[in-house]
Amino acid sequence: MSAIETSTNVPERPTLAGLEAKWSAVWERDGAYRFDRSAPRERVFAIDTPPPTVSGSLHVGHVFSYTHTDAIARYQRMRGKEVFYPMGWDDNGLPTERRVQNHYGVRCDPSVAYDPDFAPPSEDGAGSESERGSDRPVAVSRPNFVELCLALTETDEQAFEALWRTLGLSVDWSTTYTTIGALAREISQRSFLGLLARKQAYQLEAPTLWDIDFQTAVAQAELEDRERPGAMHRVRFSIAGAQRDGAEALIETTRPELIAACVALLAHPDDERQRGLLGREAVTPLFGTRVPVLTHPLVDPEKGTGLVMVCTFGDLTDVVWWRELGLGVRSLLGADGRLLDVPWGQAGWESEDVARARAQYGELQGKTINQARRRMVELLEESGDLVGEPTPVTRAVKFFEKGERPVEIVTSRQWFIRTVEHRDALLARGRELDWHPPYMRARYEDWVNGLTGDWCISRQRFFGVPFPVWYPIDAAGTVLYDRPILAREDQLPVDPSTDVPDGYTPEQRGDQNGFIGDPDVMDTWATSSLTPQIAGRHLAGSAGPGDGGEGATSDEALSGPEPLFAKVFPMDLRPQAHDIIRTWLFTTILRSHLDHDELPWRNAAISGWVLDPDRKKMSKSKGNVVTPMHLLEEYGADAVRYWAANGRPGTDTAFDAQQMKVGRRLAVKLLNASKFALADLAPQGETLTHPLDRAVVGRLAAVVEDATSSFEEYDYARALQRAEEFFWWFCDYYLELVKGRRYDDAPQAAASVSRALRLSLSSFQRLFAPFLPFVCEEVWSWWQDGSVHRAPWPDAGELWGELEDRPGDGEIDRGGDGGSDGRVARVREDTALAVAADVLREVRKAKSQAQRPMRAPIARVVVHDTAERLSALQLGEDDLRQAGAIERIDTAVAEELSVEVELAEEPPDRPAG
RNA sequence: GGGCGCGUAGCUCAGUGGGAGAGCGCUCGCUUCACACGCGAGAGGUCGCAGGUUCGAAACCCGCCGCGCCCACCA
Repeated sequence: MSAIETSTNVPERPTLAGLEAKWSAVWERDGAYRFDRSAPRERVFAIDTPPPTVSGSLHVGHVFSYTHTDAIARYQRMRGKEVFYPMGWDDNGLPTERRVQNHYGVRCDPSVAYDPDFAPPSEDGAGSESERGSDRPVAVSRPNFVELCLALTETDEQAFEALWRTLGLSVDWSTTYTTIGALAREISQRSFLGLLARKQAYQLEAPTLWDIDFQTAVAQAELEDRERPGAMHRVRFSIAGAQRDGAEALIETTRPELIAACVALLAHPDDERQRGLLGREAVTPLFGTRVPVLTHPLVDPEKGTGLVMVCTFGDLTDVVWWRELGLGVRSLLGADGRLLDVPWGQAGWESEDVARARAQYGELQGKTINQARRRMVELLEESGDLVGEPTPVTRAVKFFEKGERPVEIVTSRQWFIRTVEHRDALLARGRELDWHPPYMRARYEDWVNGLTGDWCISRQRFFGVPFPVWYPIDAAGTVLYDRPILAREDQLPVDPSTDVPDGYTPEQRGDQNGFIGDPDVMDTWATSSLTPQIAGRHLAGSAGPGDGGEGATSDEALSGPEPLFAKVFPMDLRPQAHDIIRTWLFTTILRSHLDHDELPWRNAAISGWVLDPDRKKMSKSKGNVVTPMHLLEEYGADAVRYWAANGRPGTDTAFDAQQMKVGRRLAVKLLNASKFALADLAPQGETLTHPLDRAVVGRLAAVVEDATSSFEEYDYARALQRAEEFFWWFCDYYLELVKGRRYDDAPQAAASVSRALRLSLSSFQRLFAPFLPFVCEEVWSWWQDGSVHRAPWPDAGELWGELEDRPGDGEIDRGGDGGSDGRVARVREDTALAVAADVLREVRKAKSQAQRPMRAPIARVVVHDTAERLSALQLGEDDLRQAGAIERIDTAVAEELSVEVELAEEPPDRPAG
């Protein structure tokens, strides 16, 4: 018949060994996953892949979640979608910066000029003999520093790509991007300038979250709580002019070192106990500074004494009170976390006893926060202003997630993007988005509802996207921050520490009547929040001549009639883990909302975490570190993917090597079942004539339907489980039942089996293709042309169609069906398959209990069952007889199934040996 | 303090109104002509606790307990 039947090429001994290398080479050669930009928009399925951080190594958690995305990508591709599946590398940010500093022995200094011939002092961090004497890192310009970062991250990126290819991610490797590359810098800077023009970005000198070790501003989204021991101190403030009534104020604080920065005491407006103090002035202990006693509804009268000290700034609540009550500023904390010198007696630092204030403060000045706190407690004890003993407390303290000491609040000039005023719109965007699983939306809403201020995007760091901004310097040498000079769009990307603004010469940098570049870089999320635009190459209308930096990609996007961006944006899917909903997911929605007034994608698939089998952190203490590459080598990519794909969307999953073995078994089973089904396959018939063949195809159609609807809901795990469950049943029962008939002399009987086997095998190979891409490609190649990953996803409708043609030769006893209702006949056929399988199991049980081999002959079985089921069994009796080696089958009507089995006489003992 | 999720066999987990399931592990058996990287069979559970709705609850409702996570103005 067709060419397919003669061209099967089944190996003698199928094996999983080497499939990864074999097929990834073929996929690369054939461009199997290359995105076809000529596809119409409706056919495109675009994925906003999470760019992994390249300054570490990939771990099992990455393998886990990226496999989920790949399964969806492969499914959509088989559904006929043109899948846009790029890969990004997140090399922008602090982790890389730190590594480069250590690796090359350099530090970045934006005031240093770019040196095109720069060579790093050290390749391995140790430095040469002569340089080792001085451990001072070499100061290099920002562009030079960025070059070193790029050089160092490149080898990581190659290793990452190799791992992803081994894992079988169907990424289009011609569309990779980096978050520090020229493309990302250009897009990031352009978006920033647009926000600035539309007043959605602004610069402000304001209290800012600050990490005293990194000495940079950080954002609310980068904070985390850590439990830390502390102590509650009850402190006495005197009241100005209280000689008459002896009034005093008692406050409780965990931060006595900030008393000099106190600007007010607050009570709740309804708190009767404090009524007498309202409108009067309290006087700080030791320093003698007068501060007003005011009210604010946020004060909790139940806490402490009901009276609270406001400092500039002890925590975020202080900022709220300070802002809402219009209080003054007394800043005493430096950028390095030490107490500053402050001008006692001058404006803002008034004191009733300047000399005493100066002396007391002198004990604290220059100390770190902890040192100052200890000394302050001693001073308060000495002066008698500490009431009672400090009480130990454990409280949650805010830390920068990468930091080692609590964040402080320091006043500084920073860039912000407006978020708070868009709160309602952002909540609406969250409802517009399809979340998988849906309950993950709650985390987004919690976050948006909890926003306390606009997004601070400037960082006092070096390895990031610079602000495309300079500032003029006036004749007096003052930097005019309120008159920024903006880069032209066609200049982008710019580095203001090296590039020169229009109208100036390089020599004017830093001079009077000259200019200076903005020294800061953007928060890494300020660029990562644009991954849809970066991956989609959302550049301006005309090509920027200066942009040659993004690898081998030529900017077809700019010249083509239809830019890539129009084809892929808004994207279809954002896959990511739940821990970065408040950062990556939130900021991407924000930027898309502000720049495009729409969602960046239609669906968000949120994955869980990988946990150790004992529910603890993945540990290296068990001797051998489990790296992803080791897993892939030991179990095979398909097996590792199988484990990953069993983790349901959003659910944390235990790391379980046992599951990988199970996955490997499934892959091996696919090899062997395919080999069996294809070996000596008889010509197939035009229709399925045998009832059991029809029944199995009917069940298959139901499974295909189930898997398809699961995938449509992004529930890849369910799709896999349904296909897998049925596949094992198919192998254990159906294949055994038809084993004899496929070699039957009656051509029609064999032709029907042959057709059913083709339909089933083809369906199984495609159903598993998103999960086990290597073995499925292998078995597909034995008898089909082209890649299984470009083959159409199985169609339940087609399979149902196979059951519509009724066999016309009377082979099937239609009984009372009247032939008019195919559904009744199908139910009976399905029952036949069910009963045949049930009886086969009973027969196996009897043989197993008699400790006889499965091929041991059965003299007779008596099947007790309902009349309906016994009638249906007739349709499959011949197959059952062969599969069970049964000589005679009798039946008896009963309420439920039971089977009597008479084994044939045991053959005479063979001679030993 | 608020919210989300979870609690089912030794382990990992499916199951959401009507027979308590799968895989692994364990026990026993079988060299069966696709597969010993295999095949067959078996043992094993008061479905966290308590109440309610219902003819019927592992599932739906209320409360409680435990675990995990998110958020919070944590003085």
